Amino acid sequence: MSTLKNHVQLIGNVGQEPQITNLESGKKVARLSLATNEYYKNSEGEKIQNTEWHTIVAWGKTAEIIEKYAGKGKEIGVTGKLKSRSYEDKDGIKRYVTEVEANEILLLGTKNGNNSAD
Amino acid sequence: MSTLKNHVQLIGNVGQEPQITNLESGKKVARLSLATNEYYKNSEGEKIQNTEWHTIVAWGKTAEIIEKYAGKGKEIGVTGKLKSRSYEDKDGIKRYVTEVEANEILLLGTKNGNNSAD
Amino acid sequence: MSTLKNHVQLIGNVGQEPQITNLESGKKVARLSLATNEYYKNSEGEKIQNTEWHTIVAWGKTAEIIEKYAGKGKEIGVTGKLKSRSYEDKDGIKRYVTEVEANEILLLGTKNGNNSAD
Amino acid sequence: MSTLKNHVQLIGNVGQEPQITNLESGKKVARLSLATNEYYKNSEGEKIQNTEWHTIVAWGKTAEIIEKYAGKGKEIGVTGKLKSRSYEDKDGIKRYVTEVEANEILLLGTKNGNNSAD
DNA sequence: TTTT
DNA sequence: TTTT
Repeated sequence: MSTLKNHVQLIGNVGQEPQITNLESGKKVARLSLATNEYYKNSEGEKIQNTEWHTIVAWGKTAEIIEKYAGKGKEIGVTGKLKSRSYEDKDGIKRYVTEVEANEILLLGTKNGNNSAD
Repeated sequence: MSTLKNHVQLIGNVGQEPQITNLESGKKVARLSLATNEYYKNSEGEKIQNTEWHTIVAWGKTAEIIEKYAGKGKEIGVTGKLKSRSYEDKDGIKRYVTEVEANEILLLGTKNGNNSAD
Repeated sequence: MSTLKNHVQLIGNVGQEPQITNLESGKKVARLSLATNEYYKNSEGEKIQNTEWHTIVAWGKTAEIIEKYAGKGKEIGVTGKLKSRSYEDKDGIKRYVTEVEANEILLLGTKNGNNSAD
Repeated sequence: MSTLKNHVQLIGNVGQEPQITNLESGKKVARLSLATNEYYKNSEGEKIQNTEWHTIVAWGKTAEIIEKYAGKGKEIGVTGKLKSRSYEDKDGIKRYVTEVEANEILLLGTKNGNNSAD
């Protein structure tokens, strides 16, 4: 999908170890939870943190970079697109989820510099 | 939320008339469904359309622009951020939704030019 | 260059006919001038237009789309990256220019819809 | 200027100490040089670095954050818009420059976390 | 549910 | 569930 039509960019921290699936085709899929944190002061001057959690899905080479480098707690940048899909949960209830399909991962805050997925 | 940390941009067509809610505070909320369309040719050379649907939420002045100008079928650009929230549906089932909270709307393809929300 | 590291997005109108160059290799280069327009009201309530002009350079397939569809006056979207280079002008003075190297063009406001470069 | 119409995003390293100017109004202006680095392997398999340099200009509160935190070598993210202007150099030659006017700075890779300009 |  |  065109970067102009459907484009997401996130910078945040990986919430837990990414879940890697090896497809029969040999391709990898990575799925991770990313927190983006916003800070602001409320009317009493207290520092408030507002965290948003995002589900990131990545395929192929980008998934491999996640597996190797994007462990729990790591600060990463992600670009990709929004995709929604539905599935039936274990109770047979139809669920809808919206995920960010990553086409690029950037490792931030690493001593040895950035490591981008392209 | 910072544009660097949590940023979404979409260009597409409004699926149906936006739903406008007037809050008691006098503020407006607009909620609309936006289609982003991707076209590609499959291995048989047929033109395939892949449509992704997004829920857009906007507040205040941006909601007013949507109410006035972003009717069904209109081509618009949106920037904003990803937000997820949960609610209980009418059957008491907990549901999660991910929406794009718009901070800017751009009206495209209008004779009298663009009309941005800022 | 990574979309996270160096990313430009513009929506505006083509200032004059794009200049197309056919390289010996058979590849095309397109060069065009794009206006981005901002409107605001000054303290007297007068509507002020502030126009910024950008030089866009595109190669190959993207250049072909520009040649065919992005004529003078057309409203287009562009994504790409910032690149600077120097050259000597006809008086032997070293000049520096900053251009946007496009990797995607989106035709907006056309009756027959959008035509993206990918 | 609208984020949809004129938007730049960069992630890179500060080339030298930012130059800070205190205007008579009390406002600050910061000007800095930012390197964005791309790495790729050439046909011989050698790792090649391609660096692009950008001039960033920031005003007010964003300039203050640069002064305090964005010293030489620091990894930062920047969003803003493209602006071009002309001036006469010391030899009376008219020069054109294109700069990124920052509206947000994000400090990356710091032990004490990110510090955004908004 | 849009648009081409 | 991260990070500061």
